[in-house]
Amino acid sequence: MNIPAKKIFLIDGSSYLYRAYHAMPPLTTSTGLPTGAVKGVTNMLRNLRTENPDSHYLSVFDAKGKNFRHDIYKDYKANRPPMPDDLREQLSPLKEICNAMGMPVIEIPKVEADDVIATLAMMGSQQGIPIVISSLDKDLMQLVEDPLITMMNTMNNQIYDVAGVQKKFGVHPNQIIDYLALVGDASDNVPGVPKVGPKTAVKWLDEFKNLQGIIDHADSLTGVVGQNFRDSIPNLGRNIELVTLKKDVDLKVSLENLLEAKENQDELNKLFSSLEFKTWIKSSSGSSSSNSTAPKSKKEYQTVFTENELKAWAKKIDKCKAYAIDTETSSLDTMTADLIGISLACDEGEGCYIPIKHFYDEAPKQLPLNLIQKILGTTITKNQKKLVGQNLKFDLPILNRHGIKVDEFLADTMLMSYVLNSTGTRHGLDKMAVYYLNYEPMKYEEVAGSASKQINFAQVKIPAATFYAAEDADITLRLFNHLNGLLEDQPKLKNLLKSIEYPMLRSLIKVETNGAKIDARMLAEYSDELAIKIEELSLAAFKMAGEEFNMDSPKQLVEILYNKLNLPVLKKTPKGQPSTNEDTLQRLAEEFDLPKIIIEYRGLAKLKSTYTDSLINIQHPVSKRIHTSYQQAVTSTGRLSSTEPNLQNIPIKTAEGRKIREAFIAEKGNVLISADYSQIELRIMAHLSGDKNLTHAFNNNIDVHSATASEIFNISLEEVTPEHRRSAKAINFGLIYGMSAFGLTRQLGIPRHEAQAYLDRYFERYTGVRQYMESTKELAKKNLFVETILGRKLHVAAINDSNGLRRQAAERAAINAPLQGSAADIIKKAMIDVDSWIGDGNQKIKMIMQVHDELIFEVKKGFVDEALENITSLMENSVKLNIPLIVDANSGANWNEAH
DNA sequence: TTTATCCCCTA
DNA sequence: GTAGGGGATAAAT
Repeated sequence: MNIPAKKIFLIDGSSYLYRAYHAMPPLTTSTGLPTGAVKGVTNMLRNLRTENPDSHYLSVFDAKGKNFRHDIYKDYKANRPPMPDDLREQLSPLKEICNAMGMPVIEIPKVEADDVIATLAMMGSQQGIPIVISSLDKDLMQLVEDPLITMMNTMNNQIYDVAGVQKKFGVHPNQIIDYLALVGDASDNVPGVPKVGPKTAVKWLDEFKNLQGIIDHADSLTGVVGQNFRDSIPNLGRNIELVTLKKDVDLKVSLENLLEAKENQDELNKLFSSLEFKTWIKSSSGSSSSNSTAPKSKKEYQTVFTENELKAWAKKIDKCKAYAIDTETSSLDTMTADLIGISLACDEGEGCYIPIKHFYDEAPKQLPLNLIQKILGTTITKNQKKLVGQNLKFDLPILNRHGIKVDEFLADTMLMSYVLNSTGTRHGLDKMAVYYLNYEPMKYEEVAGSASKQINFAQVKIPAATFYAAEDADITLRLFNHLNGLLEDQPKLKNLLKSIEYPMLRSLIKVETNGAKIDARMLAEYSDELAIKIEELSLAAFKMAGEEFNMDSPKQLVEILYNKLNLPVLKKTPKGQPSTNEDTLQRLAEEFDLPKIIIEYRGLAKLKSTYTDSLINIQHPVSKRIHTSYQQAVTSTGRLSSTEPNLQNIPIKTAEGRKIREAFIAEKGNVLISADYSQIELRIMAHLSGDKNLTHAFNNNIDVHSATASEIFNISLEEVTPEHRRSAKAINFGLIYGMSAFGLTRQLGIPRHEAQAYLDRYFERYTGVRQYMESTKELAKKNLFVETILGRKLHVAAINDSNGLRRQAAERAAINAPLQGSAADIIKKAMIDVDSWIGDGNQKIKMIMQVHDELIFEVKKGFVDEALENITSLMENSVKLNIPLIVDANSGANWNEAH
């Protein structure tokens, strides 16, 4: 044998495709072909080859259908959902790319990719060729036993040799099979020994060397786990079979043959062109320079300990075009957190960390805050228009509280990513790094630990903190450059950032810092009252049930209602359990008493746990007010969401619930003002569709539900009864949600054909609305996104899904998104305008809450009339539509009174 | 201690 | 029928 010992990379194609599918956004070509996952994997492969140019590559894929493991164990991988359509469609393009890149695809029926990889690895190693397995699958670790075989996670360049496996799992690679047999593999649905996790497995393998050793000493194993192990012995043989890789798969082709594969640039260009990966297309005569998006691997991170070093960084900030900043703090509470350190990046691959307040034994001396304020603070304030950050809503108040004044900035990478595609949760720094830069940064948990073992950042050793923090700043800067490129030809989105999202961020800092005052004593009293009523209801329920049970447990409720008392099962949950939700209980309550009690109990228990108790708990220790956190990059439509606590779901529908609103009060000498948009989404529908009837109603200030009732029931406005109006209202709401006759049937409790007749009649009278809905769907199918009034793009990836249910859901979302999203744009614009009218440090009025179409203010009593007038006018004129926007504004001693 | 399920609050 | 957050239980870890 005389094969040159070039390394062979074995690529686990299926595993990376899945990984990329979940990490990437649902990109598609202009014709609607999904390409996100292909792009992610191809990008990774291109980088891998750039870093290891003189190597062979083979790509291995799972063949479809069952394999020999299913014969051993029928439930093998039984919990795997079927491959989503938009992923399946990407399989063959990826394989074509692999082949064209000279990374031949190997796919063998009845065996898994892992077995093929194992076979190839053994063939190579027997010929003395070093093998690198590129995969995320821990089963493959067993192969690392061979000194020529290593494994790597190409997403983060982590390499696993014998020592690497030992570090990660605590066992030698030759113990991996036994380890997996003990622990099991949830993703493959292979059950391990109950209660035996990594810790126990490592302990036993350490002590008894291998599985046989443990079996030999089974009697000496104590406790429940010991018994579990003895009970599981019969299954262990099967587990071993399942996790042991087959190393003698018949590949029908020789390794030599496979290694002859060469890249075919023409073919590759064709594929890239059809997939619209334009930047990767290379002219055949062109030089070897590729414009690969490979992340620069350079990482030079400096710790700043001296004044001169700090001055050098200040100079860099002065000179650069944009710089990224990140703060490390003692907590996540912007109002009290201590500044532990600051990291900066002015050029990609370079960064620094300025430790300020690290505190541990033998911690080195750090620059004092006043010096940092003087040197760095001045520089930052001077250069704030070049400042870039990730989620600056957190960093800015912290910096300001520590004497580093920033009120403007160049960009926030989280919001850049959000306006580019608001769907999915990938606007966190770590996820964006993987998705946009194909780079996995160090996680917070890796430096500070997790859960109960988490330490304060001040206790993190400065060298570790430097890498973590400087990397975050570096990545933020890289992301900024990358996202800037993506926004290049999207002027509407750039404008959205500049005129809405960035000013919104600044206003939100003020709203959150202002907070809302609550009457904690009143809530506590109410909580006690609720506790008594809840107790009474429980006792009554136990009596009817004939036993005590946990009324908060749907599972126990099923036992009592359906198994013990034999009530009829009217509905089941998606998972097949008989339903105990309010709807079902309400129907059962017509004939039985217990369901009625449960409904009442649930209502009060919900009030107590979710509202009274938790609001008291979350009151800020210093300000004694409630400071929610508004999430600006969460919803798919552009709305804000509110957490810790969620102030956007405070009860209003029932009298009991409204008592919670009474607890939102104003400081002495102040009142609350609540101003909300009337029918804003229907008005937007009128504006966008230009429908004559709808427009007429709004232009003439006619009650829109009555107008609709008059149209669909063909009666005059005077003849409309409350019942007519109720039906019309349901239709109008359904409209906004992309309704169907089925939904309307349920809402109104009328037969399907009757609901259908209403709908037919509606669309007969509101033809503009019908046309708008149709054209929105068509546009969505063509573009894969819809737009709001201010040009926000709302992606609807599933709009062409072959699954009818998923597709219809996407169609409804596509109809709803421009309405909900435009309403969100309008109120954001209004908040910015009102906030600018209020100005900084205004003691007469504070904006304190936003609830989608409502703004709440705390206002000095003498200023109420002026405030009402200005707020109403600013909100009504936030955006100019073809129909008027109407705002109802009121004041009161508490939120309930003001609303 | 984390994860999934069920239920329920809002616009 | 759209868009969210969150509490409690029970199971998995």
